[in-house]
Amino acid sequence: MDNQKLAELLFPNNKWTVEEIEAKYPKRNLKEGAEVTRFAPSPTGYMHIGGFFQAIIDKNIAKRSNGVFMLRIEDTDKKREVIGASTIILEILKKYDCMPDEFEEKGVQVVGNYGPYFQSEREEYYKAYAKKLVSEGKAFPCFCRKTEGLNDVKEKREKMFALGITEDKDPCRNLTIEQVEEYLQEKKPFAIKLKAKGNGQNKIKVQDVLKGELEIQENGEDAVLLKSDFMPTYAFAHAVDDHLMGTTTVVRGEEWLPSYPLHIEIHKALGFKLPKYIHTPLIYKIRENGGRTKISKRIDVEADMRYFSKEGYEPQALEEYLINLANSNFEIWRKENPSAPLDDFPFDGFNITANTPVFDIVKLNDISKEMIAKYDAETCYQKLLAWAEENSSENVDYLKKDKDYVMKVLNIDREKEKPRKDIYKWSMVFDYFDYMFSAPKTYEVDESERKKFEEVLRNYKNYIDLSNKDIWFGKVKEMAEKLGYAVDNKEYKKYPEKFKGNVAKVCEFIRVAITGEKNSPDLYEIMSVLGQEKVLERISLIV
RNA sequence: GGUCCUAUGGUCAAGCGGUUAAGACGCAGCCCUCUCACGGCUGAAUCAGGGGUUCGAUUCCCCUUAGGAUCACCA
Repeated sequence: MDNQKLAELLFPNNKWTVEEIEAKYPKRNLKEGAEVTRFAPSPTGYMHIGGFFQAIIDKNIAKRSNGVFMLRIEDTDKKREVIGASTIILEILKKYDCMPDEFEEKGVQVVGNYGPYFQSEREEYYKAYAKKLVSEGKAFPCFCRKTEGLNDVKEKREKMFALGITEDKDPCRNLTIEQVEEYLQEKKPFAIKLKAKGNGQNKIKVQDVLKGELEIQENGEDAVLLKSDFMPTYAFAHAVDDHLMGTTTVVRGEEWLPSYPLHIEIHKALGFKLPKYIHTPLIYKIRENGGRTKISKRIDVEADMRYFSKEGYEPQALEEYLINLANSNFEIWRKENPSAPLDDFPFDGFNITANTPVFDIVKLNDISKEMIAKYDAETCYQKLLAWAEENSSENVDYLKKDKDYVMKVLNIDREKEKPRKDIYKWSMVFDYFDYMFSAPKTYEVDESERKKFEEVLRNYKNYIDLSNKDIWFGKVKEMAEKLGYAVDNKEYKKYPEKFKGNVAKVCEFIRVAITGEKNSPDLYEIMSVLGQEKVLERISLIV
């Protein structure tokens, strides 16, 4: 077989040769030790939290080594592509302080000299390298019916399971040049496949930064390189792009580990230097049956990054949570450096826990609470407003109109040495403080205490004094004593039968009248923000 | 089914041959206190099982078990 002739037959109109392309992408001129990383999502309409996890790692490895972090959009599957998806990805990266150094915004700008950063625009490159492989006898055309979609795949898989086959050598690798010419005449579609060298049995040693040396079976499959639409498969595009773009470290999910030997073989066939690989653990969720599977868009709202924006989580809280998952010494650092910028943390992308973590929203909430508790009222207001503008437009007018009042509400138990830590996302603010915006609809009061409740409130109308906290509480105590409630708690504990209750009980009644609930932030603060008039109004609703 | 990965409390995890086996979240109790929260203190809770190697294994090796990933002209 004349491979050179075959290559010409298959690719008569290639725009460039491999040599010409290589000349367009000179080696990057970077300092010793600088890492080039890339985040390479496919544009399927949303950003997966697992993908973002990788992006954080990419960014940090590049930044800490004075390297380059690229965004490459893997849009080679036209059927799955969602229009506008790459914009969403870019927006989220921006919002989460994870902007790449090199990227492309369709129709707006290209930043970086190693583009195009959309794979669909690199078609000529893949064709050139495919042609080269064919001309060297390392790849061949396949005219078989394509296996497409999961049903096709499952059928093929079943066969291979049953027979215990580990290699998959395609019959088309033995086609004569005459047959190829004939098929081409008939305009039969064809794919380009790798002529696999191994049988899928022999073990090879491979390196992974996190897992160390791995022994895996070599590739034994004549894998597709170029699909019949001449778009590359993931494996081929990965090799060509990362070679041309100068990627030094590939960060990807560990679901890629099984196909790693194929990627190695492709790199070898092409004569490319293998980059370093970091196969990151996937993020899991515990299922009802106690098992765990990777977090998925279909069943887990948290899989889609937009969930966190909608709920009003602080972007940095999520980022810190994820960083802690990768480098668990983060929270120790954070404790020692409570207000240091996140970028100061010496994140180590090469030393990530190899375990598979379970996503824990409770922990995220805690990080978020801690963060929000540090904000002053003005910051809270601005962030709440920004959240509302995007996700809760019905509240925007009110927030703008009554800024002073909202600020006061937000400042309850805030801006003090030990602020409350209850709010962890902006969407919960209106619910949390509902009693600050309207009178309670129900009252958390035991029926057996109804009479006492009403007695206290009737009397309290004459004792309200909000001039300051001490006076306020003094008046409450004064009334409590008069009504037969204990003011001295020790005394009350000693002789409970002598009293109707203690001051705490009296406060509880007042609290329920004002907020509807037995628990709330500081009662005096709430009352003074509400103002005497409204307080009286609320009590009057009951007695 | 083949191949591979992983295995420390409920969750995230430190540990890398000798430790009273860190820490965080969560949980329980106590203190503070007008409630809750905050804060402080205390507590319960972990090395999957079995073989080796070794004077000594949570740590190294093997097996078992469990969980997970993957096996497309999808990435």
